Amino acid sequence: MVLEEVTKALSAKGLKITHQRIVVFKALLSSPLHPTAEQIYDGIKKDNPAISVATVYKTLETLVENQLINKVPTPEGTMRYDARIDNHNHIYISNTNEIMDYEDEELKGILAQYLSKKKFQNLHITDFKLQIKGEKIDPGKGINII
Amino acid sequence: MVLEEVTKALSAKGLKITHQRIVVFKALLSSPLHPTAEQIYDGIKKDNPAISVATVYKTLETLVENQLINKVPTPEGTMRYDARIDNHNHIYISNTNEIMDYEDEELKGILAQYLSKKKFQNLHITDFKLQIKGEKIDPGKGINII
DNA sequence: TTCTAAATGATAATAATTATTATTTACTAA
DNA sequence: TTAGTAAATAATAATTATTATCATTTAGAA
Repeated sequence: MVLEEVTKALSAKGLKITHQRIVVFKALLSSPLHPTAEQIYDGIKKDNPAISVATVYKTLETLVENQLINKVPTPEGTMRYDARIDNHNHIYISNTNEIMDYEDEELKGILAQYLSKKKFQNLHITDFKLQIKGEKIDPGKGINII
Repeated sequence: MVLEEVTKALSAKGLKITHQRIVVFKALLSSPLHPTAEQIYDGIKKDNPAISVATVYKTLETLVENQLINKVPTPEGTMRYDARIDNHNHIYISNTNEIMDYEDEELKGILAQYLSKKKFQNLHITDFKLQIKGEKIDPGKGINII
């Protein structure tokens, strides 16, 4: 997703096209690492020293509310962000704090079928995800997963 | 789990049997609501005004480290605790902030079978849970789920 | 170009949690 | 049973992540 698509996505939601929103959104789009708000702030401030950390938080919240990005709670208690909004699962790697995307059509099918059979009285299911937790066996060897 | 079992569980882990640990552990065991540390503190302070909030946090952390309880991150970003340590899933109810246990043998079987087939290179899977998110359709009507 | 609601920057405030440290206590071993 | 000692606790300060406040700026409509 590049500039044109970002501006299109923002205006489709009735959001004003601001430099800050473009920069924050693009920074998240370019990172597969599920960064924190702080990490995004650190990443953009060299080229955009005037953007304040509060704006980064606020912008991310706005994008989440408009379903342009996702917010991911982690076992450490901090929030991280994900530019992907399609249905996918995460693997949280406890010895490196990485969050990896994990996508598998078979898994999606299995879960969807399972839940469609179940009856939940008085409850409307809005989302379901398999949260996988693991440890890298050899963190020194770099990312090499699945 | 009553007093005798609590003390047994603590000493089996080599932990000193203190009044504070017994009180905190029993408070969590008696709550199915996945309370926060603060809520546990509030619950015990009437009968135990001398126990400090820092001790509640520390005790819970100690119990988590010794795998006597579980720590559950929530979409609000706060941590909650769960006395159940057997494998089970959670339903997070976004309009009431409740966390419900959800247990289903069929689901366990499906997930275990799915994951046993998958190959994860360089990664050791330690845990997996289905995180279900939903909304109560009529929160006024009380808890009536599944 | 002007106008106005919305967005931003700077910073204060809050909430949740962790660290510090002096004091107390559970367990060990004599 | 009673010291002795490492571990645990209470009180509180500090930290971290996040949100609120509010004066100023700006995007987009008229």
